[in-house]
Amino acid sequence: MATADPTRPGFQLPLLLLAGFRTLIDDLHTELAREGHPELRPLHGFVLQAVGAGGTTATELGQRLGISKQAAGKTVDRLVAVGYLERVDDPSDARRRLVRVTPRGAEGLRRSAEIFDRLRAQWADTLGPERVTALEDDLRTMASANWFRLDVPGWFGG
Amino acid sequence: MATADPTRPGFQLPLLLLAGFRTLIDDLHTELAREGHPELRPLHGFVLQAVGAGGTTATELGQRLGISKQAAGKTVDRLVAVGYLERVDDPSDARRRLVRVTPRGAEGLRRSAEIFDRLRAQWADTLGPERVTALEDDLRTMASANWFRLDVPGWFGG
DNA sequence: TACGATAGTCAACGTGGTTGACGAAATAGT
DNA sequence: ACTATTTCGTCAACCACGTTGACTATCGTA
Repeated sequence: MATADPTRPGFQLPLLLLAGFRTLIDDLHTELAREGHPELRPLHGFVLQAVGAGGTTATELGQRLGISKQAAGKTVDRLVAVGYLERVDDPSDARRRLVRVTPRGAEGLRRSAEIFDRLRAQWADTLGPERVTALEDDLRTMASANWFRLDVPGWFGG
Repeated sequence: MATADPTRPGFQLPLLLLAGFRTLIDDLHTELAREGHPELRPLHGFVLQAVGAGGTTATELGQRLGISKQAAGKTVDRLVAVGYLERVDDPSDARRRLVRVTPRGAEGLRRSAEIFDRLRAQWADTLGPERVTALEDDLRTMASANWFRLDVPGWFGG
């Protein structure tokens, strides 16, 4: 009895959560690549989302994503390199470099949102809409989602 | 309207799944560190589990985890360095190096399983046992969990 | 004006992954 | 028995994503 039974309940839950997430993300990027955005990587959609329509700075982005400003800066570098973000100087503060979503970035984000909606609809077709809603409600209850601010001002369009 | 509304349903689902997973894993490692296993990192439990009681090789481990044999080998290196795995020569095949869980590894695995069980019990307390079961059933249905073989022979205790 | 807080960047490092190449050992085929 | 192929492990180079610490430039304020 050197190892624990992997079918025991406790082990399944995290695995299933991860598998669900991965399935969604894999499907998203398969579809995104087909629709002309092959360079968008798993986390990029969330980063683009976190930058928002109004733009941000690397430091603020790091706070929103719960990572260091240096890590946020490097991620911005990569997104700039593939044309989804751009950096502009802030005329009112020479220390700051505003990060903004480019038109191509906005296009990719729009497609991501559409694909996610379609994937959620597939879940609703298979499980029934009320089970998907229940699943989301339960996860919202358990996942003290503080590590990723879904309600950050600036995430909304316009 | 440069960005999509982050509160739209499709965007919530992957975020919530990830948040649920992260919450579980973070709680696990907080507790594991408290119980004498601070060097166990997020994926190590799954790797230990995948090695199983009978031992494996790096190549086989890579197949079980869905990663390259080289990546599996590096992960084994790290686990060996912290004393959770060991490598022994295979007397029947000089090419192979058997990877085995050490007593300390088995101990960490046992504690992980116990903690996961406790965490799942907390979920059941908050949501009700039937909702946790439903959540697992639904995820099993949607997450075509092929990327991670939960039913690999050898995962069960000796 | 001098000082403390803030923004961004650089460097070094850790972890988890990839591919390609390669030697050594096992195995299959003639 | 010998050659040809497959398999196992490893090395090297590289990438994505994260960390800390240190440092400069700039801003805001006492």
